[in-house]
Amino acid sequence: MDIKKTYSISELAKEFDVTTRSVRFYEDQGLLHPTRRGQTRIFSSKDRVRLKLILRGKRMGFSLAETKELFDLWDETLSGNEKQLLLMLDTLARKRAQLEQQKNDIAQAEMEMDTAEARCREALADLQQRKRKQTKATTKEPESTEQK
Amino acid sequence: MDIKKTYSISELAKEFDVTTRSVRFYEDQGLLHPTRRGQTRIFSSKDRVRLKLILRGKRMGFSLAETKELFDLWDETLSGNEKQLLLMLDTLARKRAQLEQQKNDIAQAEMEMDTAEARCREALADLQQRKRKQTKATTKEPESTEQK
DNA sequence: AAAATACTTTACGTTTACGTAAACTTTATC
DNA sequence: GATAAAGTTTACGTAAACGTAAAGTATTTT
Repeated sequence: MDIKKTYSISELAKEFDVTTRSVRFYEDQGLLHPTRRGQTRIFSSKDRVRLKLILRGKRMGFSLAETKELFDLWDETLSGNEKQLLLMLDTLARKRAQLEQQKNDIAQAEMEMDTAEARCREALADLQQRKRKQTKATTKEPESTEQK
Repeated sequence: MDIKKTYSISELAKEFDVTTRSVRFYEDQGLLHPTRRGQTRIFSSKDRVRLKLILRGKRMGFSLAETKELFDLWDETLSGNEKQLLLMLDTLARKRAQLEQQKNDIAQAEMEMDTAEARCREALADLQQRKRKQTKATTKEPESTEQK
């Protein structure tokens, strides 16, 4: 009940702007589990969600293997015996730590980009200041001193 | 005046927990520029800073090529003609957008981890509830029903 | 029914970011 | 002065994540 029931490979590929090759590769690696009609793949909305997660994972620097681990863990967790549940909680905690690190990294990067940008704008202002002075100085001589 | 003036390859490797192979590779790719004493590499504190940036970039999912681009751009920017400066500002803006995306991704991921964790804890509580009931029910029969 | 369209498998190729080993030189230590 | 420790170059190997044909099947459109 998620907009639609099933998707073809090219529908998914188009929606998420990836190649069909990639989608097949993700299946090959055990991250997606389409059913088949004949030999044609049919993707469920669960697959669609997972594809979205895969891609987000990639943007966050996760490898396919890491993402697969999480998927598998989560699947096992649902039919959860206690050990699995505790393992899941532990994994979640570690992922959280990772995200914290990333947030710090991003914050740092943003700060440095702030100062970098400031310096840029300063340098730019300087250049334009000099340009204006030059224009003023050469205003009496038509066509200016600047020639080829 | 940054703690120290120069560093050996193994000093840097140890400090940032990478192999010397990686450090040499980064030089090879043009991301670090150690001088030489004989054939031995001598790294400056600028190199040290860049190594730190390289590694942070990696944690944020940047490729070495991307990081190198930024380094090169920044170096050119310092001796800045106007075009370079504008290009730098543009690049910074694009990187900022990228970081925004990442922050969104992280926020999403955190929310989903919250609900995942909640479900886990719920399931865990259920299990332990059942366990307690079972214990109570089997309390009259020593050694319980649970055998090998 | 011919042609275009969408899908499939198989399989070799490519880029990135190093690992690993071999063979050698220079510097520090005993 | 032997030997260990740290450095070097050269070069082949590898895992990840696809790209890129090639060759075939199935379905739809004209």
